[in-house]
Amino acid sequence: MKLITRDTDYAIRAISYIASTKKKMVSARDLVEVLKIPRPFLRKILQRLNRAGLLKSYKGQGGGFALEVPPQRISLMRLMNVFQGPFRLNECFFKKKRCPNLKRCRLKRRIERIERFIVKELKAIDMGCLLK
Amino acid sequence: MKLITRDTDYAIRAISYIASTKKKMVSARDLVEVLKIPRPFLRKILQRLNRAGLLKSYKGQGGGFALEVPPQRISLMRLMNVFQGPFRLNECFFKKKRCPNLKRCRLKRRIERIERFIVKELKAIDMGCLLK
DNA sequence: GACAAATGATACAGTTATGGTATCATTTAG
DNA sequence: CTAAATGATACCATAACTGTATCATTTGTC
Repeated sequence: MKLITRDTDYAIRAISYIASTKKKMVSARDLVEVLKIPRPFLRKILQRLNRAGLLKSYKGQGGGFALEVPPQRISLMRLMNVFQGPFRLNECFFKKKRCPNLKRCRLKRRIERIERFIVKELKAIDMGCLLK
Repeated sequence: MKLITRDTDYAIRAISYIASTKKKMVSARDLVEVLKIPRPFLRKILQRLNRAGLLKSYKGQGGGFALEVPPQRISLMRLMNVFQGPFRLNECFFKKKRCPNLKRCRLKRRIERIERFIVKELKAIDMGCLLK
C-alpha cells in the first residue's frame, strides 16, 4: 500500500527544487536534468500543478514554471489532493448507506480515527518545512 | 486509497460469522448464503485463511471451516498481512539505499511516524472486539 | 463401492489505477 | 521566421484488485 504515489512524489521534488533555486523560473528541461524524471511524465505533472494554481507557467522561449504560492502554504495534503484525489481510507466498503451488519460500524469508527490522524499529519507537512 | 481491500473485508465478515455462530463448523455454502459474497471468491479467501493457520478446514460431506485461533488473537493487522502483504506506507520511494536528496529524508521520518501510528491501531483491533 | 457434498489447487479473465509515451497545437523571445 | 518553451489530449504497458472456472481430492452416507 502506498500513501504517496509517484506523481505526488515527483511534484514534491519539483516544487522543492523550484522553491530552492535562485532562478526566476525553471523549465521542464532543467527539471529533467536535475531530478532525472522522465520528461513527458514530468511535463504532465507540471501542467497539473499549473492548473491547480500551485505553479504559474510561462510559455514561449525562455519560459518555464515558477511558484504561484509560497512553499509554506503548500501542504503535502494539498499536493496529494491534486494527484490522488480526496483522501478517504474507507470509501469502498463503508460509505454505503447502511452497514451490512453492526460489527462493521465499530470497525468504521476505528478506521475514521486513523484517517483523522493521517489527515492532520499530512496537513502539517508543507513544502517549506521540507526545505530547511 | 484503500486501507482495506475487499478480500480482507470479506475475511473479516467470514471470521466474524464463524466466531459468532453456535455451529461447530461452517461451510462455504452457508457463508455465501449469509454474507452474499461471490462463492468462488469466498472459497479462495477461506482457503487462504486455512493456509495462514487462522481457520481449520474439514473436507468431505458435512465439512467446512472452524476457527483455529480464538478471535481475540486475530488482529486486523494480521488479516491484512495475509491478504495485502506486509504493511509499509513508504516502500516505493524511500526504501532505496540512499535518498536522492536530504529533504526527502525529512519527509521519510514524518511518514514513518504516521506508519507507526497506523500499525499500532491496526494491531489493537481484533476480531473479538468487533463482535461485542 | 457409488455417490454427493465438501475443500484444495490452479489457471484464466475483466476492470481499474498507476506510470508512463507520443503527438500536435499554441505561445513567445530573439 | 524560427526555435524553444508550454497546453491539450490520446494512447499504451504493467500490476493490483476482483473475481470465474475447472478439475482433483477427501469423506460421510446409502
